[in-house]
Amino acid sequence: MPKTKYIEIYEDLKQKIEKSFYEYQQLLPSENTLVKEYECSRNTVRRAIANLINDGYVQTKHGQGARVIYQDFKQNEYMFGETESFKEFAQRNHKKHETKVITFEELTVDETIHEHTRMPIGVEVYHIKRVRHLEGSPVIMDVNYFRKDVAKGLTVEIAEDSIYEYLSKELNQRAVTAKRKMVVERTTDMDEKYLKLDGFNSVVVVTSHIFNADGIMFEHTQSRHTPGNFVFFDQTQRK
Amino acid sequence: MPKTKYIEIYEDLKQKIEKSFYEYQQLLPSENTLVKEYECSRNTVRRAIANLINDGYVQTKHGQGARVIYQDFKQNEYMFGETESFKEFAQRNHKKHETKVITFEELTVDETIHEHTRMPIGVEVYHIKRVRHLEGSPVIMDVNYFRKDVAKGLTVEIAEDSIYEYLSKELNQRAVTAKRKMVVERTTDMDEKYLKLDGFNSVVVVTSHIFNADGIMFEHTQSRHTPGNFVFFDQTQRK
DNA sequence: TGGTATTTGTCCGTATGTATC
DNA sequence: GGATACATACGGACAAATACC
Repeated sequence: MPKTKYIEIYEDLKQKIEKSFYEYQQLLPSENTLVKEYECSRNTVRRAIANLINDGYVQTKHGQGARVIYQDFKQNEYMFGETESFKEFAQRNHKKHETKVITFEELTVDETIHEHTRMPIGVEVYHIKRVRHLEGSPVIMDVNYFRKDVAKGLTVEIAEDSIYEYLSKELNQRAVTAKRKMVVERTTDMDEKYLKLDGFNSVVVVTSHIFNADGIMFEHTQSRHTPGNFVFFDQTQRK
Repeated sequence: MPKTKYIEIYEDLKQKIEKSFYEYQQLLPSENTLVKEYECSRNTVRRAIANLINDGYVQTKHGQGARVIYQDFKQNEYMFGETESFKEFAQRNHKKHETKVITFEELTVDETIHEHTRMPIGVEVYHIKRVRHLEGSPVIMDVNYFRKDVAKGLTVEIAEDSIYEYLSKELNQRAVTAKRKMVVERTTDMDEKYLKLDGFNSVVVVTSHIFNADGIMFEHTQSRHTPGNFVFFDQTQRK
């Protein structure tokens, strides 16, 4: 199953940068050179490079070229830069993980919940509270609202394993856009009760609004992280 | 000074979405319709839409169209989502602001500093520590390293006002790419001494690597924020 | 159910402008 | 000034997913 051309080129260049075939501060070959190398149009090369820019791998300058600005940041083993489920993260890092369900109930969105989640009033949702354990320590508390019409058939068992795995494998539902907001808040009694705070009197609160391919906001989640193992990366390009 | 066509279209569509001319959950007109409306090629329309996707304003689906997923999030007046200088931020929000310089020295990068900042050994830098005050409260401690060959002629006076203003106006230097990492750490004695922590025993530490148009990493900054007024937004699209 | 039109996604080629070397 | 290189814009062709009748 061949991917698209520009993705192939993008991944090839990306790998060559990661392996220092193209080194930090070096210019990539010119677009016209790459056109010959990959036997494609200039547009296609430019799409590939646009993706590298977006990833913070290169930076272009008019009339000069695309310069590598990627540095190997000893891929931090901790959470979390992108959209990755807790289970995936834990498995990728070979960490013991466990999820305990605190609350599992079905509700109808009322004025209060609407205010808080922006889900339309009257919609039926699953309301789930879970505590995530890593290497035996409770480090995250998740409070989810899932639209029942999109995330049909959730159960406590699924919530203990991986809701995302269920959604993608069973229901063919995927997160397409995730909007997130991060703040640091004082711990609550709930935090104190359920999380291993290691002396911190604050938690990192990540509020997410997640949209599926149909543009429906089917999930609202508040994740409360213990400060110790929370890492966030981002990169921005200004034009 | 006319901007480029696709930026004009992008900004026009963006504004129409913000003003609910195109409403939440509604489909934009088809690309071919927009081609007629803006009298341009389809590629140009597609570039404009690609930018809207990147901003989390719309989401496209093959064969269907571009659906508006923008919701007005009562633009939080607090810090910080994008690359904006402290002075700009304070002025935009009509807040009283002040910057006090704690340390201002010139150094040569040695092994230790290199390890910490990734700046090349032997390069001369300004090393600056500053405390930022908002409405009279000390809320951020910045520790900067600026390459002297790029940020020529810095002074304490400039550091008390705005280094970025100086760089852009006097030296015509701009931040093109910013890579950032965020963690939450225990407060240090320095934090306790200089910041108004309001009972928090943690600070948000943002480490930034900033590149200019020539691809040179000319600034390394560690910003230590009091938790109370720290907000961060982001959005990601998955394909 | 099935066929057709619509709409987005990919790719190509060409031309022109502008910044850099 | 000339050569090189990226940036913008146009146009056309076809594929693939969706919507409509």
